[in-house]
This record gives sequence, C-alpha cells and structure tokens, in this order.
Amino acid sequence: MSLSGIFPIDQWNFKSQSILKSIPTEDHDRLCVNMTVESYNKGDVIFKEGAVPSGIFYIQKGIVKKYKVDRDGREQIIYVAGSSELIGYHAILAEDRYPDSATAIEDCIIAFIPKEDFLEVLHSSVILSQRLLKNMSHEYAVLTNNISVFTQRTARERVAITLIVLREKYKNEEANEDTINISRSDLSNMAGIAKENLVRILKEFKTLGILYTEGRKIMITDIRMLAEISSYSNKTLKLR
Amino acid sequence: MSLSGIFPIDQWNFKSQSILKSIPTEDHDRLCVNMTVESYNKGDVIFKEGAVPSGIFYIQKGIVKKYKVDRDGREQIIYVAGSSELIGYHAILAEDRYPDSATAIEDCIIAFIPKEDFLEVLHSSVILSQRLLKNMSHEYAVLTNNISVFTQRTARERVAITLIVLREKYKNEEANEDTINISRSDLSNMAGIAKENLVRILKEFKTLGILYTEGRKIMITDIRMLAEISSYSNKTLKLR
DNA sequence: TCTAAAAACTGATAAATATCAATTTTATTT
DNA sequence: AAATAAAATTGATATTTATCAGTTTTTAGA
Repeated sequence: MSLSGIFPIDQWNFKSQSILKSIPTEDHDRLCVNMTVESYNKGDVIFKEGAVPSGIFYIQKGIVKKYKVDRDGREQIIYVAGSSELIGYHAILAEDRYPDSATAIEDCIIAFIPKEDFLEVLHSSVILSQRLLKNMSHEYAVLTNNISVFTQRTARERVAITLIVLREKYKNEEANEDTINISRSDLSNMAGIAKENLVRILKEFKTLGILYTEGRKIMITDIRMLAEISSYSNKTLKLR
Repeated sequence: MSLSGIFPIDQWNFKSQSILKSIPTEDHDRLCVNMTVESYNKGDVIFKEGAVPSGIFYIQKGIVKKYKVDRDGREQIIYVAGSSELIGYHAILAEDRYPDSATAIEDCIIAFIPKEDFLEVLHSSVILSQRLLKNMSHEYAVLTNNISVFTQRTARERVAITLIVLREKYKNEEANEDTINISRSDLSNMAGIAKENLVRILKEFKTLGILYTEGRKIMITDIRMLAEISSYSNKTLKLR
C-alpha cells in the first residue's frame, strides 16, 4: 500500500552496536512524507550491495542484518538494525550504489520512502539534516570501534561482544529479554569467525554457565560474566 | 597565530581508503571562519581518544594517522588522512568524546577551527551540511569496506591493500610518486597484523619484484601485481 | 506425526598468524 | 664521524583459527 505517513525523526535512532555508547533522543519533530509499508519474511532481501538506491527504509518492526559478501561467498555482517532504525540512506546521500546488503533475519514491517520524497524532506528540514549528521557521527564511532574489535580481540571476546549486542537488539524487539533467536551462521558471520569455531565457543560458554540453548535459541543467564569476557583478554582468564 | 581564514569546502575531501571509490568535488563554495594555523612535528599528537573535542582540524599539509589503542597498548590505525582533509568533526556533531586518536606521521600544517565557529558556519550554511552528509556517507562505505577487508582477507592481501592506499596518500603529498615513508610499526598497525609478519610479507613482495626499500622507505615498482594480490585469494596465487 | 532437508555439532588436522629471543641495520645525537 | 638508541629483521616456536569429513539434532513440510 502507498500512503502519506509520518516520518518520526524524534523516534528513530542509530541503536548502538557498542556496549558503551548510546545517543539520547533530544529532538521532537515529525515530518510528513510519502511511504509504502511492506512486510518482509525472514530471509527476504531488502536491498543488495551494488544496486542503485531507489529510496530509504525505516524499520517499524523486526530485525535486519546488513552485510557484505566476498568473492568466495563468505558473508560479514556489518551491523544488525532493529525497530525504529533507518537503513539504506547512505547510498542516496553519497550519490552512490548501496555499499552493503540488507536481509530480514526476522519477519519485518518496513516503511519505504522513495528517494525523491526523502530528499525533499531533507532539503526542507534543517532538523532532519542535523539529526542525520549526529546519527552518522555516532555511526562513525561504532564502526571505528568495531574495526578495533575485529583486529584486536580474540574470537572468544568477539563472540561475547556479539552476544551482548544481540541481546540488546532482541530486548528492544520482544518482551522476553534474554532470548536471542539467530542462526549459528549469522552469529559466526557477525563475529567474523568460522561456524565450527563459534559452536565450540558457545559450548564453552554453556559450560561456564553463561548461557543455555533450546534448539536454535540462545538464552543468556550471566550477562556479567559475558561482559567480563568481552573486555578482558583470555590470557588473563585462562578459559580453556 | 589566530586569524580569520577561508574554509574551502570546495577543496576538502574525504580521500578514499578504498581503491574503488572517490567522490568528485561538485560544490564551489568558500566560507569565512576563525582558525589558528599550527605546525605539528612527526609524532605529535593532535587529539586523543576520549578527550572532549574543542574544535575541528583541517589538514593543509602532511599526513595524519587516526587510530585506536587497546588495553594492551596495541594500536589499530583506522584511517590515514592527508592534505585537504577534515578530521575531528564527528565528535562535535555526535556531541560526544573523540572516538579515536590522531597523530602526525609526517610534519604537518593544520588549521584548527574552534567548535563554536565550526557550528556557526554549519548552521548558517546549507551547502556545508550537505557536503558533510555526503562526506560521511562516503566514509560509511569506506569503513564498511574496511571491516570486510579485516575479517575476510588474509594478512598478505591486507598488506597489499594498505600499500596501495598509502601510495595514493603519498602521491597526493609529494612529487615523488611511488615512495612510501612510514615505519614498519605503523604499517603493521594499519594492516592489523604483527610487525614481524609484516616484515616477512614485505620481504616476499621484494622477492616478487613488487617493491624495493631504501632504509625505511618503500618504493613500489609493480602496482599492477600489488593490485592483483590485493584482490585474489592467495589460495589461487600460491605465493609461498 | 513422520520424513527429508537443513542446520548444528564434533573430532582430527592443517594453515595462518603471533610471540619470543636474539641479531643486524638504520637513524639520531653529540 | 663515532656512539648510542631505536627500529627492523630473522629464525624458531607456540597459539589461534580455519578447514574437512563426518555424525547428530533440529526444523519445516507432506
């Protein structure tokens, strides 16, 4: 369906991937804009790296992975976006192709705002461009942090960080606070390690009483210890 | 010295870290702003991660590394900025601390624009905020690409990519096109590998006729082969 | 509810990369 | 130019992580 809807810039946010950062919502402004609300099923592709962008996406409900695929087909998840996050706008602002792909990892409801309409509100609203500048600056801090995590932390630490981040995402989505419902592949692609390695580390965490699993689902029981593992080198902890 | 200077937004640019991307300069606009021009010697710290930002820095000459240091003192270089690039503005826009540190890796001449003056021109100039939005969107693509490089590429490929990026930077700085003047530590911190490993890979590249060294300096002679190594898996190349 | 198919898990092994302990080279200072 | 300090290099080894080849478990569809 196509409709003219509210673009609640006071509500959307770049939810932090880092444990340390969060931005408060200070502005109170709403803009009217054309949008189409669409349903996506788990596994549906929202946009693909390299495609010419036709508009931006505002996630109303659900969880989306943003990722890059290398020439051997290996996927690296860059970011996991949830409710009230805006995706796909970088390409339009940069006047370039999408730098990454987006796929629903849960059933989603997503508003699509065509490029022209987005640019129109952007040009007419100083507060929107300010908000975007702030958002992207925050994003810079998160991505920068992620680069150092990927290069300086061990697989075990990265898994711990990944679980903490995902727990926050799922907490925002559902009432059930400590359940993460994600495939082992996605989890390993987020931590940037081999799937088998991820499974072994999860097993280790189970033994330590940090989490338990029910089928594919992961329930975190000791977030404190997880945080400890995420920030101390395993040289110190001697986990094996 | 403190003076009122020109802020040439038609000239500054986010020089790409990626081989593939570049943004053309389309706007032609110059803004008048208060600035202090300072000299920095090689090794001088420009700003430190975690510090409250007091303004932004416009590099007029020289090369600057932006990096994060982990708790064991290991440094990861996030980006190398050169002439006509703007650094330190994310923290001000995000209303947060600096997310990374900046240090001169060559003697530099850098204009400092105090926070208030920067925000003033930003609020008075639509073209500046548009330019920043575009710049940051491009930055997003580069950082995103770097994450996939760090997680999906081998040490050898990352060194090749690092050398290609640095060659571009140094080409912009000086007439001598193919000479890179950087310490092995900085190089390894950029590629995200151990120094000893970097040295061995450089030696390998020497044997392959890709480069030669004179003391600390690196001269690239076969950029084509370097590009090949950077984009093909070494499974295919069988370099060892 | 049964049954493929897909995903998760396991153990063994290989490959990549880091670390350690020197030695040599380069740069800096007097 | 010599002396000193810093940086680069080397070889040996340890550690981490990936890969391979199965087996088991889970999920989704008939």
